[in-house]
Amino acid sequence: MVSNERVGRSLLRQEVSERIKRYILDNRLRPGSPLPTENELCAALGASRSSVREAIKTLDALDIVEVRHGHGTYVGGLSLSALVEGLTFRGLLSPNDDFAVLSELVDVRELFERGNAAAIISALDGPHLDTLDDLASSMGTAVDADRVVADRRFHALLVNPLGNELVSQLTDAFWDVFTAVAPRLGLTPSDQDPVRLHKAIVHAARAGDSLAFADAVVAHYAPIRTRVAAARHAQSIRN
Amino acid sequence: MVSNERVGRSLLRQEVSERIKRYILDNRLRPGSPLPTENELCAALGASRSSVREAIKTLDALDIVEVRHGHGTYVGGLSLSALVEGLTFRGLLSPNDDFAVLSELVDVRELFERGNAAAIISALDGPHLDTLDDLASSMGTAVDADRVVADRRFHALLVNPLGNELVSQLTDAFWDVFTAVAPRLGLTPSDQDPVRLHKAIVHAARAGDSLAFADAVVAHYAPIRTRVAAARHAQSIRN
DNA sequence: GATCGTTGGATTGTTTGACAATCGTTCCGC
DNA sequence: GCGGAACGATTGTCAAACAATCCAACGATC
Repeated sequence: MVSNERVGRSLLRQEVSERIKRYILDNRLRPGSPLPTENELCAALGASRSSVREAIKTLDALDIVEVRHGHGTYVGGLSLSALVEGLTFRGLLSPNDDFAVLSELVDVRELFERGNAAAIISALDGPHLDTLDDLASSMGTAVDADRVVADRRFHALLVNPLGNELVSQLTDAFWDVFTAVAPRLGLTPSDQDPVRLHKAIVHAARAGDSLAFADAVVAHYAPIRTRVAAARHAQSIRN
Repeated sequence: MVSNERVGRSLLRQEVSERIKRYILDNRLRPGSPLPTENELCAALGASRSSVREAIKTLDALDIVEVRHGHGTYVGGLSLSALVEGLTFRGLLSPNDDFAVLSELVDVRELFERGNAAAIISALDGPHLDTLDDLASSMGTAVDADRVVADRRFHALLVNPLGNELVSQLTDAFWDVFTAVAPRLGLTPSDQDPVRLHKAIVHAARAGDSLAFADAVVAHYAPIRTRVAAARHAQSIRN
């Protein structure tokens, strides 16, 4: 017990967590860079291994730190995995209305594509459009899991040319949350023709028509909206 | 050591974490509901207190669980605090480009308001508009912290009438991240006239002109964009 | 009777020490 | 040269004890 001035409102493991974060920042470490071992951190920060470990677990949950059993602790990928896990759980719990989160998710996902229509169109080039077309086509031929993968890639590639990594990661995250929550709430995938709905988006982009692009995006999410609303309504009657 | 069939890739504390989440879901607990004590969880899940505590710390970081010292453990608020902390840290670390995250944040914040222009306008009523006007005015008279508070409330109230809690919380979260990161990167607040820029948004909303609304939103973020770009450029020259 | 301080129990926070599980590497036998 | 075995380092788990905190019940005082 060296510096015992930790009075009042401060929990030790939170102090440790802050100091580990500061260590990463001060040393300009990068994702993947190794961190001191637990014992070294204990000695450096003057805390027991339990406290250090609990602090590390907190940072691990935020993907600020990544722990490999038997190997060491490293700077994490700084992904949005915490958002995905948190939102997924909220979607499964959902006070009052089980489908509110799903409905709101669709709104945001649509907004990301519709609201960036002009920028997306001007950033998409020929090869990119061809890839999108291929993905749309594959949603007709592929089966089950592959179809889902194609859908995910399609929407990821749609916003990627924006060059905004945050938008790209949020798009992925919201897609992950939706596909994780929907089936566990008994929501079956839309039976509308996915090929046509996705190709319409590509077609509008190729034509450089941002209004048509926005309309196509809205049309793409319309059947999903309908399905969520139907399940929502069925639930409200059931109760 | 009772059920020792935890072979292979599964870590005990992760199993514990999953079972706590399932416990909350199965019992349909709500934010604020009490959870079993640590010792009860140890007995119920057949794990030591260390493992249970580390699992709880993981859930605590995601705001799935909330721990009160000396009192107990409860279901958390399911907020986006993990997103805020994670993005803030990423913004402070920022491999390669310190201002990339900041720049992307502005894009997303603008998108939330610009892309929902029509829906926001049709959802805003008279009293709501008056409140927004008052907030805009107070940015001229208020000082320091109060001015910042008014700005936050303004943008929160702007998207609130959408009725989409996810959008509202993301707006708050991104605002929090920006204001946490910007000063620590040496970015001083814009010296443009905030009253005029915010009032223009309200004025367009009152007129029911969604195009003017979108333009006003863009104009509002323009000086911030400029400032971020300038800092970004200054950094690229420095290196 | 009301109010305030005290006491006690319950619960989480922290420490310490030990051993298990995992991962790389190094070394050895072949 | 190559494959397996042993080893060291590191994280994972367990156990027991004590500290810090919160709350409520109790009691003293006014």
